[in-house]
Amino acid sequence: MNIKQELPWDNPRFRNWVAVARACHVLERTLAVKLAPLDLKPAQLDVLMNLYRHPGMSQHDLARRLLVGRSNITMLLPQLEARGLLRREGDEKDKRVLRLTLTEAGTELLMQALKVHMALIEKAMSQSTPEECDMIGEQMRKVADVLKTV
Amino acid sequence: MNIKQELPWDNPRFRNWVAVARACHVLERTLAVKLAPLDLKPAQLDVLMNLYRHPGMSQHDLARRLLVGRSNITMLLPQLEARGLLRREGDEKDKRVLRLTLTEAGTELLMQALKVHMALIEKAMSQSTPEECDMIGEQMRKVADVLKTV
DNA sequence: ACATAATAGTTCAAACATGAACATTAAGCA
DNA sequence: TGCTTAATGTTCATGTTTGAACTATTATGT
Repeated sequence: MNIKQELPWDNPRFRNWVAVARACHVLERTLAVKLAPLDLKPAQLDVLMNLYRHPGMSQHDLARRLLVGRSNITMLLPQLEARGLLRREGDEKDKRVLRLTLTEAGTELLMQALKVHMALIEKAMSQSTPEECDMIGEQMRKVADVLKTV
Repeated sequence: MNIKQELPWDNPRFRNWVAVARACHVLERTLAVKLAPLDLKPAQLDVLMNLYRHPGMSQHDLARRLLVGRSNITMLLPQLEARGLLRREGDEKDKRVLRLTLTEAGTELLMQALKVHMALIEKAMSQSTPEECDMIGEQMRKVADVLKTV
């Protein structure tokens, strides 16, 4: 048996992925700090972003898109609804589902938050050429695809 | 005032970063599932990995390296210590700090976990050429660097 | 039609992370 | 030397995330 397996740190793929994970982690933390003045957490921003792009989503759809449990959504939404940022309305045809839409105030706040988010990403990715950046995005979409089948 | 700001989704850097974040998230979740048989969480694996590479670290060093608070480490370590995976020993010169080292059992478990982790990353990154992969790692290290100064 | 499956959302307890306040020890400096 | 400041680790209250059990509704199959 091969006691002395190849150590991951000698493996380029491993080392490079660790860098990816680190970068993500740092950006997430930084984003949290920058969003604090808007009284918004990264997770909440994710909700607003998804509702903006896909109005009328159900909570289940939202949970799947955010890669999170349904109960998480249940806990998350009431705060945002109470702040008047979104609406939850029962579906006519299927009385189980709640349709989610942003309010005016929600859209407004989202736009402010997006400025912050975008500025941060711009700064983070400013070192890469457009070609490099696109390549990274392309590869990462492949990563997510591959992992769906695991 | 510019009411209709450019929407982030039209911005390549934004879209591509979203892909990065998604890929990270998916891989992290998948890793958690794959590590479950070893009764190990990704956060715990991070601890073991860092102690393997930097034996004798203090808790503070470990916290900074993992990008988490010191109290997090305080909560995390006793479980691992109780399982006999690591040791915490007081420093001779500075009685404030605890020096951390892996035990034999800890190293053993780490090696098993690394096999899982490495296999997952290999699979995730299998779509990219070595050059692309290196480029991604390089860019991501730059991202982390840039964000240190924000 | 009726029984069975599956689905959407909620509740709840447990695990986890966070940051502020604290005790102990070390370092800097008058 | 003493006094002040900084650093390490812990405690604790708070907020978040998770997964399992639950209710209500819809789909499926006989």
